Amino acid sequence: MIDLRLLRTDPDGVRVGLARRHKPAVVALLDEAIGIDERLRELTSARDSLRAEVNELSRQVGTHKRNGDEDQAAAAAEQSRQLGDAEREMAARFDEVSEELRQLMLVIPNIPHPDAPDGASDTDNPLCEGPVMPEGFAEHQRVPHWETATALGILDSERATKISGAMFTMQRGAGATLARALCQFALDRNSDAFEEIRPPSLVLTSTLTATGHLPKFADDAFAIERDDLWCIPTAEVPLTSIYSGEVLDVTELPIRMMAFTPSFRREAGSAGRDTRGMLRSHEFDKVEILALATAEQAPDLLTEMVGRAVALMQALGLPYRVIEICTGDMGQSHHRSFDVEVYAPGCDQWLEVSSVSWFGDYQARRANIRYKARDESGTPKKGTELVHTLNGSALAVPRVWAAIIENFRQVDGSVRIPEALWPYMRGIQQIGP
RNA sequence: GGAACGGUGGCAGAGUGGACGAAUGCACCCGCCUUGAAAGCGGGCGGCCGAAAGGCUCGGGGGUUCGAAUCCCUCCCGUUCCGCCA
Repeated sequence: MIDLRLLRTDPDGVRVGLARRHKPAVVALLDEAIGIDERLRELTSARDSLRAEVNELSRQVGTHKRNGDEDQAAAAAEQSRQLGDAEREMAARFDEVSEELRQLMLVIPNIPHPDAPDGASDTDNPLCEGPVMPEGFAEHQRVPHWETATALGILDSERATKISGAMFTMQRGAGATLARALCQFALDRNSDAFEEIRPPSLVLTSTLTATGHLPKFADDAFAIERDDLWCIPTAEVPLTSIYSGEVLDVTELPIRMMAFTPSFRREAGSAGRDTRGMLRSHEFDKVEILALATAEQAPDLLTEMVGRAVALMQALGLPYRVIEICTGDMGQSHHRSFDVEVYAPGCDQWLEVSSVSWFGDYQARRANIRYKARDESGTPKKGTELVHTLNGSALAVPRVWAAIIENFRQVDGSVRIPEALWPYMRGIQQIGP
C-alpha cells in the first residue's frame, strides 16, 4: 500500500507519480481514495469525541459509587447509555467507510521511483546491458529445446499432460538432474550472503495479500479453497512475510534470505502462448533471493541483486542482457525493476529468467514489517519505520534449462553441460550420444 | 480429530467488574556518583490514529454492562495427554 499520510499531505505529488504508469484508471482510484479518506477523518473525530464523553461519564459513575452517591451515579449511567447508542452507530459507519478505503488502497499500485524510465508498455523498456541481438549461432543451435530434449528422452511433456493436464512439464534422467543442478548451483553461488530458507509452499490469504498478489490478481494463483490456502506463485510470498507484524532492530538490517521452492501459476491471461516446451508452465522451480533493508540500503542492494542474477548467467556461459522495466510495464508493487533475459537461439527468443525489484515500503506496509531506528550514538529513536523490501529470481529453472539445451546443442544433437554445473551432475558433462 | 490447561509490555510475570495502559523483576535509555566501569540513587521507558484535545490497543472477532485484561460466545494459536498418520 502507498502511504495514506503522503496521500493526505501531497495528493498532487502522488497523482503525478502514479500518472507515470500510464493507466488512467489508477488515477481515478486515487481520487476516489482521497475523497473517502476525508469522510473517514470526519467520522473518526465524531466517533472519538463521543467515546471520550462516554468514558468520562463512566469514570464519574465509579467516583459517585465510591462516594456512596447512588442518585448521581444512576444519572451519569443513564446519560452514558444514551451517548453509547450514538457512539455505536457512528462506529459502525466508521468501520464501513474504513473497510471501503482499505479495499481501495489494496488495489492502488506503488509509485514508481523517480529514476524509473518513463514508458507506456514493454516496448519502451530500455536496454541496460548486453546486445540487442547476439550473433554467431550455428544451424545446429537453431533447434527448439522441446525437439532436442524430447529426442534425448530428458523431457516428457506428453506424459506430464497425461498426469496433470496441459501446461505441466516433466524432466527425466539427465534432464531432471540438470533441473536440480541449476537450483543447487544458484543456492551455492548466493550462500555467501543469503540465509537459505525452506518455507511453506502453501500460504494464507493474508500472506498472499502482503506481497500485492491479492486481492487484485486472484485469478493468477491456484487456490485450495477447502482449506483456505493458496499455492505460492514465487518464494517471494512466504519470504516477505517471515517477519510480518514484527519490529526489527536497524542493526539487523539488511536481512538477506534465499529459498528454493516450486512456483505455481495459473497463467490465466496467457492461454495459448508458449504452449510448447518449458517456456511457460503451471509449476516450476526457482531460487529466489530477497532482502529487507532500510531506505538508504535499498539502492545498493538492488544493484547487487541484479549483479548476482547476471553473474549466474555469465557463469553458465549464456548470452544475456539486462533491461529496465519502464513505468507503464511495472508490476503493481514495484518501485523500480530490472529483468535479466537470456537468448535461446532455437526458438529465437529472449527469455526472462530473472526479475529483480525494489518495492520501497509498499509491501512492508501491507505486511507490517517495521524496524527501530537508532541515532549516531546508537540510541534507539522514538517510533518505528517501515523496512524496504527487494527481491529477485536468482534463477528460474525451466527457461535457463531451455536456454542451455538450445545454446549448447552440438552438431550430433547432444547437449554439452556448462562446466559450472559439473559438480552437481554426477559426472555427466554431456547429454546424448 | 478428542480432552485439559494456557495466550497480559522487549522478556518474565501479577492482576476475576470501576482509582488499570496495566504491579513487580529483568532488559534498555537519561542524570547523579566514579579516573573509568559496576553497584547504588533519581528519573524515563510499548505500539497505532490524531495538529491537538482525545481515541484505540491485555491473541482475533462478537456479546453482556453506564463501565471489561477481568463475565459470556466464537475463532485462532501454544503446551500436555489420547487417537490417527508419512
